Amino acid sequence: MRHDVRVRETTAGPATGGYAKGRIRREDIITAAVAVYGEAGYHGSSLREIAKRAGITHAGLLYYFPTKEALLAAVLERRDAEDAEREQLQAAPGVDVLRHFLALAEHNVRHPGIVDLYSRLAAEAVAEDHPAHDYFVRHYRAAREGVVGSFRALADRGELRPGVDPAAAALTFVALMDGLQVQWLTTPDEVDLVGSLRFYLGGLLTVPLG
Amino acid sequence: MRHDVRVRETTAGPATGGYAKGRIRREDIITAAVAVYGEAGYHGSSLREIAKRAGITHAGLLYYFPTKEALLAAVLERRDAEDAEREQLQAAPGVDVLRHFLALAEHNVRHPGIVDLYSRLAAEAVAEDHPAHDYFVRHYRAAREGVVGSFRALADRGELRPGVDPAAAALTFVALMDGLQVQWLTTPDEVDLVGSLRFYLGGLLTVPLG
DNA sequence: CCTACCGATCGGTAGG
DNA sequence: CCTACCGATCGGTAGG
Repeated sequence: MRHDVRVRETTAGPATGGYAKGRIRREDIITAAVAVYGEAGYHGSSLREIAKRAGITHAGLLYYFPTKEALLAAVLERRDAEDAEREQLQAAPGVDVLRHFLALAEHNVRHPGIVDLYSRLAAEAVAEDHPAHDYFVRHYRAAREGVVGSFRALADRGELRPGVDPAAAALTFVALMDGLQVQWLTTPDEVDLVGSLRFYLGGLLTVPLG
Repeated sequence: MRHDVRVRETTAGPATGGYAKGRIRREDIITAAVAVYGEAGYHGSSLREIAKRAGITHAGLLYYFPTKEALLAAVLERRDAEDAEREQLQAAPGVDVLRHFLALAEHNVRHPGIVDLYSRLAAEAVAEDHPAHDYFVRHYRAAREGVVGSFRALADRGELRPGVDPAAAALTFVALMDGLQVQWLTTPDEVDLVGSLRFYLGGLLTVPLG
């Protein structure tokens, strides 16, 4: 993997370590980048457009993030931080984790920009030399592992329909979330994102989702 | 929709109407475009790279396809023609149609370039002003309608598990195919594309898939 | 953080 | 189909 994103280096930089103005500026730039990546993809985005939305020049942006890739790393880093924060409140493996994913889907429906960013980046990052490729490899693994634990716990309690393989159910669930997002973004009025996830899970469980 | 792809105009052009050399050249260019779109996406592709793979200059390419969008239209046009050809042999609505989709998935696993192209384009074309947006709107509608008919036929024959909504099952099936493709391209060794589709369908049907 | 610049690359055109 | 070119835009750097 040639272009690994070194998330750690991103936190270093001229404006870290206590200067509030610089920290705010960095956050503004990341917010602008999320929006532009969602609209144009990573490769289709220009530092000039992102900088303009953050109210600086593209050379000014490069003062905070030395390369285009460093900015992408910071965007993914913040996303992980936000996800981790949300999962602080997470329940033990089981039906509560699945409810948590439904809540995440409800959150996403209200924030199409995030869904846009994620879907576009995931499709781009399929290429092995994409700077976010390793991020998505890890992301998918973590997502599957997080869900499979819950399906196993459900199976142990007899809350999973007999014969259902937890690993297959988990992989399929993660794929379904991704596929629904693209289809929903393309034809929002014709796709019930949360309802479809409920439909899928309802067919696997012997207990109600609530 | 501003940038509608006018597929019809693409068939017009200097090399249509009987000149075998020109027709072959056009096909070569489309083949090269499919490969490059799959690797770099539509926006990330350059006419120069596509032309180089077809053995001509980018100005030469523009002799056959007057704009970048006209080439995209031709690529989608050929894909539809190939799909239509395959569906000539199609069975009546029911379990055979689902088997047909499993066969398509098996075909896709052996042709990752096609999957790459489709996944990247679908994610890009989420944007309303993308030249392939309308294509994917129609594509998703057609896919759902094709599948829902089969689930309804299965339900009529009691081959669908009781309480399963055919429309939800169809939407979910199409989304699952898409989501699996991206996850499979990202981590091929960790995703069983065809097996996951079988898992999903097996949970819905009361008859074996074979 | 900015102005000013660099080399590279883009889609498209002129003119054969 | 090619050579030669156009204006626009890209990421990144120099120098302050």
